[in-house]
Amino acid sequence: MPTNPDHKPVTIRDVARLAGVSPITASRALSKSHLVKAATRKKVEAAANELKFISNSAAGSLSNRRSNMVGIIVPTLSNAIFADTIQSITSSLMPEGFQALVGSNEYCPQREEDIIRTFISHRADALILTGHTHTQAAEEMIAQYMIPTVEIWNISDKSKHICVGMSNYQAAFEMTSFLISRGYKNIGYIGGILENNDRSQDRMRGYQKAIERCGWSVDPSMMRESAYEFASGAAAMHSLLTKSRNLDCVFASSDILAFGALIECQRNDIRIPHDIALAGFDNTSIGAIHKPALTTISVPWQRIGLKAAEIALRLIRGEAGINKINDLGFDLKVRDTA
Amino acid sequence: MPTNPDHKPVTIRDVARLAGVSPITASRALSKSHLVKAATRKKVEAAANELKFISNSAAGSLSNRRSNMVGIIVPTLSNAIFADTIQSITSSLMPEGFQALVGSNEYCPQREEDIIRTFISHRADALILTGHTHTQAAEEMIAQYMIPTVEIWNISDKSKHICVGMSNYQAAFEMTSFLISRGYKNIGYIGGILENNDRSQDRMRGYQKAIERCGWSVDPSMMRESAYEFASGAAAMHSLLTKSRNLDCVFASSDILAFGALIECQRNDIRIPHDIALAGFDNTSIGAIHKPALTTISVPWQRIGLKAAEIALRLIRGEAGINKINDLGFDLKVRDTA
DNA sequence: TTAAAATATGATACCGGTATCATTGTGACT
DNA sequence: AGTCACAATGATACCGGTATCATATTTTAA
Repeated sequence: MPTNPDHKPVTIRDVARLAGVSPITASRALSKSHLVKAATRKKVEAAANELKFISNSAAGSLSNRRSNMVGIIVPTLSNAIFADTIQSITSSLMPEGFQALVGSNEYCPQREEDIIRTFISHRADALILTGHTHTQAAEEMIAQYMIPTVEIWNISDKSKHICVGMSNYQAAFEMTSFLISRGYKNIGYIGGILENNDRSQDRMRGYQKAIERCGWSVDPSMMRESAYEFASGAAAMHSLLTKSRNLDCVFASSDILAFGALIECQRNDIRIPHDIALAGFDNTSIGAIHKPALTTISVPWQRIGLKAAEIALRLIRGEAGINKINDLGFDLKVRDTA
Repeated sequence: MPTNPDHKPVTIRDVARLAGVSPITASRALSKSHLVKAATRKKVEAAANELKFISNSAAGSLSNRRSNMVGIIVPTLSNAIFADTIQSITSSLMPEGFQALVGSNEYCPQREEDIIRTFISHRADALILTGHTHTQAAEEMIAQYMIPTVEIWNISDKSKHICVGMSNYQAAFEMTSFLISRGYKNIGYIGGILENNDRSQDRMRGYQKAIERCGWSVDPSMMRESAYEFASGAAAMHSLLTKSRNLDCVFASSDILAFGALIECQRNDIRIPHDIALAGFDNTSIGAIHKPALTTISVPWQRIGLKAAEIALRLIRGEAGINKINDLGFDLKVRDTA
């Protein structure tokens, strides 16, 4: 129960009474309807202001079946790339009068399903999900309740939903090809956890494809799967260094992992890029400023957020002609480490 | 308008009809009330399951005046420390059936006020705000609508609300005192933007107090105010290095700034801690693993999130006897850089 | 001047849950 | 058997907005 159980908030009827109009007119005045005279609107606004009226959006959404909320699910917030995406989405949503519901599923589709259920329960007008790994039940709920849905961070024609992002496969392929073109022969790979993560999977596939395209064969002993933390990246690097003596380059599928690897190299007095070259993925700010600066893939996370928000709003408004696949591309940032 | 305007979601009346009970009984069965027979509950649950019923929480909160949502405002999500706090809060809230509303105000109290208004509009059951710098209007809204409110990240007896955090003043004071005790005589300071940021202000005050306690006088030319980015930290360090030749130590009020400073030193072949010592604040993961490892203040952000969520829930439930000030302390992590 | 059209306002009902109070059923104990 | 207490269920109304349709008012057209 609330702190004070008999507290009565101001309702639109109070506002209407003070303004001397009917509740519905007050409602229209405050929702900027063109149906009310300017003078009436002014009266109502003055009354609302005086009473410090704050509309109850639960009542509103019950009535007009629009919650003005958009649900966003990312794997985790403890990853700058996702936190920034949410930041970018919410900043786009807020001026349009939409509130973000935020959830993180910790890379677990089952938890995603639970979060989606909550979002639907709150009657989110749209969903923005990360990647295209969802449970069957989640897809069914989305279909049954017909929630407009956008997927971010990866693109694929396999998905049922509209996607906004870039090809993680292509980016990893190009980075690996670039490293090969620089003459590196034994390119290790430190990737993220593959389970339930289509981005990680695609990045790895891109790496493998580039290796194979040269007629080389993919050597599993040159590959590591690592949690998304500096320490894990360092551990993976340590493992690579001890197991493969002829390693001349490492491609880490995220800057965080690359940094962990870099720190591990510093610890062992391995010079980068002189002894071993290094490339990352994500283009985090520290990678750009660090010395040596990290060669990496720049990902348009800000534009992904903006575009996802924009598309979500257009879907909510029932607009047609929205591209199913929105490829925002990526940039190969060649810097010092490779 | 929604994608399909004539779509009718499943209501509790549909569930009740299928189960052969009245709507109110179905409602009670699904809300785990002890008033329904086990057999009835089973029938209702089966019906709900069959129809894939998802309760409309807008209707629920309109009726029982509880939204099961908690509004959280942080300055920005583009800062791991706040993103992690939100992560920690949401993980505590979710199992209790609460959904987080997330907003970031970009260090602007006016935007905070707008976000609070939206949160109240959605009838958030409680608010969790960062720091105690709020507009007058925001405080009035919170009072008028009697929203239980918790402030995180700083503690002060000046605040009207319950606070959960640590003393930023005390922590900065102790770090500076520690640096002095190590024999450093010319300790520069790189702080965050002071405007509307009580944490930054308190950290700076702590630094100044420690300097003054030694009978030294605070030298403004040794202090820099910097945006919360690697590059700005580096720029501030650059400025300190050019302006004060006898600098022997720098205390940066966050690890991000410290890292920027560190990178700037590396660029200029200044060895840390040999030539200049360095200390940070926040204990980010990269600081711990980096070589040299960063001396810093460890802040219990995870416990802050947990405690804030716990207190918010207790306030919502109307529990009494909650401490107004919840000091979770901090740790001075002495590592390599100082 | 008057009908028709356009504009502004109001009355009522409804969104989909649940609080509240009434009712019925069930067993326990005189 | 009768009274009582309690458990289980139901009928109704209400939460606070707004959709919908009706009504009143003003403007335009004829």
